[in-house]
Amino acid sequence: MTKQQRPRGTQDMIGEQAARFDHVVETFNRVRKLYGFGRIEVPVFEATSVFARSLGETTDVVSKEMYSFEDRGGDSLTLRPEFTAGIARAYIENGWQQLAPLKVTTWGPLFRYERPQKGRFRQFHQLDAEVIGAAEPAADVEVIALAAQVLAELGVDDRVVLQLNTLGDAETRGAWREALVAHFSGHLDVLSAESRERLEKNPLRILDSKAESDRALVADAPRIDAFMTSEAGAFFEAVQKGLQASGVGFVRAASLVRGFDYYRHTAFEFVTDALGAQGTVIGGGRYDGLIGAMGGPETPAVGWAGGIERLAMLIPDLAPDFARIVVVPDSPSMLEEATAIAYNLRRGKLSTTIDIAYKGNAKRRVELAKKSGYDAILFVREGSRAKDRLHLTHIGGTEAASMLLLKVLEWLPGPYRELSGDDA
RNA sequence: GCGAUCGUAGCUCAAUUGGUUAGAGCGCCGGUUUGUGGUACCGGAGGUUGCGGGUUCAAUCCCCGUCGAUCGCCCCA
Repeated sequence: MTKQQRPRGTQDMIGEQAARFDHVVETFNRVRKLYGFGRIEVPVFEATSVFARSLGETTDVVSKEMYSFEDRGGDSLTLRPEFTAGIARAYIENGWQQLAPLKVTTWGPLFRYERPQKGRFRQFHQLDAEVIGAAEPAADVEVIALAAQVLAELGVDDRVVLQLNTLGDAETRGAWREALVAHFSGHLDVLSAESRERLEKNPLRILDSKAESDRALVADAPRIDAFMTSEAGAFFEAVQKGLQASGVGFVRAASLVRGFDYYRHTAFEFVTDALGAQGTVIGGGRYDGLIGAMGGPETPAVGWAGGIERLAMLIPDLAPDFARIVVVPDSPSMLEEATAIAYNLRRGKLSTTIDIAYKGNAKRRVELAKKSGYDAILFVREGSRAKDRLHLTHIGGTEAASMLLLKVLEWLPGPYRELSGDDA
C-alpha cells in the first residue's frame, strides 16, 4: 500500500501557518466592511467557456494552466483560476445591474496548473474586491484604498509599494500596442526568445521582461502617455488625485501591464521584494470591456485580487490577541465539575479549554499547560467546600493578567466566588 | 513545459574521502518525583535511508530512471 500524499502544489496547514492564513482573511473581512463592501459567493467551478472567453484564449492561464474536466453529463467545467470572470458571469445571469454600483468581496481557493515554488501553488487562495457598474475614477480610488488599508492593518505596508499605471481606453491601448509591436519588430535580433514569442501573443508583456538583453529596448520603447486620448488622460489624472486625497502613496510604473486581456485604464500592483520571484501581493485594475464582451450589458468595473498565502508569509509574527485558560480536573471524577466551570467561563467570552487527558501527575500537567501557551490554569481538586476545590494559578504579574483573574472570578458559578484571589 | 539543489524515525537534523549493529533532540508509550514563574528524572517502542534498477567485496554516500520537495525561468496573486 503506497502512502497517500497530497497533490503537487496543494498544502495542508496547521498551527502557526494556519493562524496566519486565518488572520489575513479575518483582517480583510473586518476592513472591507469599513468600506461598505458586501460579500458575494460564486461557484468554485464554472463552464469552461466562462474563463476561456474572458481571460483571452492565448493567455497562459487559459492555454495550459486550467483544471478542466468533463462531468458525467458531458459538460466541460473548469475549477476557477481567478474570481473576476465568475463574478461577471453571475452579474449578467442574475441581472444584478439593478444593484449597480455593486461593491462586493469574496475569498477562497483558486486553481492553476503551474509549477509550484515560493508563494505559488496549484491550489492557492485569494482575497478579491470588485466595484461593478461604476465608471468613475472614484471607484478605482475606492478599491485601491481598501487594498492599502488591508495591507496597513496587516502590518505589511512598509514592505510593499503600490505601482500604478494606466493602459488607457480601448483606443489608447490599441495605438500603444501597435507602436510597441513596431518598435520591437525593428529589433528582432536583440530581442530575447521569450519576448519574440510575446510579440505575437501579448506584446505589452515585453515591457516587464526580465531578460538583460531586452532592458535597453524596453527603456526606449514608446510610452503610453504619447498615445493617451484626452479622456483617458483625464481619467488617470483623477485616479491619482483621488489616491493623494486618500493618503495612499504610489509610484508611477510606466511598464506595468496586466496579464489578462480584459483590463483597461487603471492597472496596479502592490509589490514586495521579500517573496523571491513572486513580487506581487495584490494586483488589479479596471475591466470596463469584460461584462459587455461576455454578452452582458456594457458595464464598467474595477477590482483586485490578493494572494492570501503571499500575505500570510509577509505579515509579522502574530501576537496572541486573547488570554487562554485551561481547566484541569485532578481526576476523572472531577470532570463534570470542570465542564460546568468551563461552560460558565466561555459564556463570559473567556477562551477556555478543558484538559481531559489526565496525562502524568500534577507537575507534569502544569508543564504541559505552560508549554501550550495558556495564561492561566484552573485546577479542580477534591475537597468538601467549593472554594477549596478550585486553584487558579500561573498568571503573570501584568495588568492584563490581573484583569483576566477578575474576569475569571466574575464568571465562576456562585459557590466558588469566595475564592480569594489566586495563591500565585 | 525548462533548469538547479535536495529526499535518513511522526517532526527537525547527524552519520569522518563508499566500510561492521544508521545516531541525537523533540514528539509518542511506560514508570518515578503530590503540584508551577517556560531545564525534572529513569526506561521503551519506532528506519527495507522516497521508490526501482545499476556499479562495487561492500552503497545513506557513486551512476541512471521515477516520484516528491525546494528555489528559479515562463506566467502570475
